[in-house]
Amino acid sequence: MRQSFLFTKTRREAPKDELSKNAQLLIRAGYVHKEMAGVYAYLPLGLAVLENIKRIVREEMNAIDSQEIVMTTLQRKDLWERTHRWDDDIVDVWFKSELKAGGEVGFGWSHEEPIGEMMKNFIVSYKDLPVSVYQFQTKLRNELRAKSGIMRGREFVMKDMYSFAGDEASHLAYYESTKPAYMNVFKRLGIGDDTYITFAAGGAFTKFSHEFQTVCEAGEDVIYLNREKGIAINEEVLTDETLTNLGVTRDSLEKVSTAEVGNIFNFGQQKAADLGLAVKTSAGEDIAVWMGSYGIGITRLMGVLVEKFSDEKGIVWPETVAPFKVHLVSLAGNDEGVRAYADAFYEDMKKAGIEVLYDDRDLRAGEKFADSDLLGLPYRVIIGKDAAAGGEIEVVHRATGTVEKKTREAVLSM
RNA sequence: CGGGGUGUGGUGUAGUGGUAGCACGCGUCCUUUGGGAGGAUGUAGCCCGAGUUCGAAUCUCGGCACCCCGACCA
Repeated sequence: MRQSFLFTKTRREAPKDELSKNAQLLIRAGYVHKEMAGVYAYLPLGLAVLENIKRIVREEMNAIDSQEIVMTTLQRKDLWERTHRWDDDIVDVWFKSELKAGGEVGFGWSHEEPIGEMMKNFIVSYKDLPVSVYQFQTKLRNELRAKSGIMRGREFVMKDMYSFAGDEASHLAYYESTKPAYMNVFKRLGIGDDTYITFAAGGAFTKFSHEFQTVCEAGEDVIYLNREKGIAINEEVLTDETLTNLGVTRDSLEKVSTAEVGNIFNFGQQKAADLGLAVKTSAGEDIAVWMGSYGIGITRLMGVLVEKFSDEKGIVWPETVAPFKVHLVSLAGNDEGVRAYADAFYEDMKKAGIEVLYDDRDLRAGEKFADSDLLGLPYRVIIGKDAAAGGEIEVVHRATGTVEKKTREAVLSM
């Protein structure tokens, strides 16, 4: 894309109503627009990042045989009443509204109930199982306090997945298979080494749930970590009993701030029993199915990546999610020769299949470099007089600042 | 929801009762062109509503919005 075509602009200063690093940088660089507290619009560059994250998640979920769907934002009151979760005293994040024709609807903050209900149409026999479905959905939660930029909003994108199994063994096997799938996602996003599968409160159905916690100062959670054993415990379940069960001692644990980027819940048969989701066994009996629920915070991940991968100059995107791999910066000024060379090189890069943002704007070098640093694309390819005259081309790595000189052909084969 | 704080051009800010100023941005012109350049000129603002006062960005009351701490967080 030509940068002169991109409608967003960078800002020199961060807005005063944002203190979090992720929101400051994303707004300054034009990735997002703040609509109101905890509610952000995603602009072309931000959307590209989101889509890249989603693509990775999608590939990993497909790899464990889950099928993508999209549920609805408007939800039925009666479904949630059945599980006693319509009451504002029980679920305090509901956004609700009324139909003009009469009756109430809720705005989806989770989709467990509607999915369970919908799946009754398709899951009737043990032969229909196992099944896993997932979606990328905008969740609406009426949080008392939004905070940390895009990391805890009232409107955010989440990947939620639901598994249905006909027996405990296959249910647990699936549950376990999500752990490496999730870790693959986080590895591909560049946070694998800093993300720990963490024992957390499991609710009514199981002793523990598992959270995927990424070490991050801006995170809201605190976990206790034994790096050698790879054991992580959310402080909410840090008891002597837990320590004994897990075979670690209190003084072997390190306290760290983390952001919860994913979680997985084992519902056992309880959820399906509540929802009335049952199948016929081979013996002809009705049994409640085993269910699991698996979330990944897509927009939160984007915030975590900015928090972790940025410096005083701006964002430093991991290659896997950057909106473009290469920032082609032309320093043509009013030199038509340099401009023509850069234009042609841009076309060649596109033909070579390189995702490239071409800064063809008529600005001074300093401004272009500052913008380039802020935007945080992995590689900056600079076209100045020397390059246009046939010299080698300068390639700067955003993450390290290292400068390489490459031939035109070498750049095109990147 | 409890506590604390803040609302001034598009952005960041100065201005404690008396002509709203600065920087950046944006427009026009000239020079400049490898790390946010210089000059000339222009553009644009006191969150909303009441009240006090001769006079309110400034004081009072109410509202709205935003930030931070806590609480909350399938």
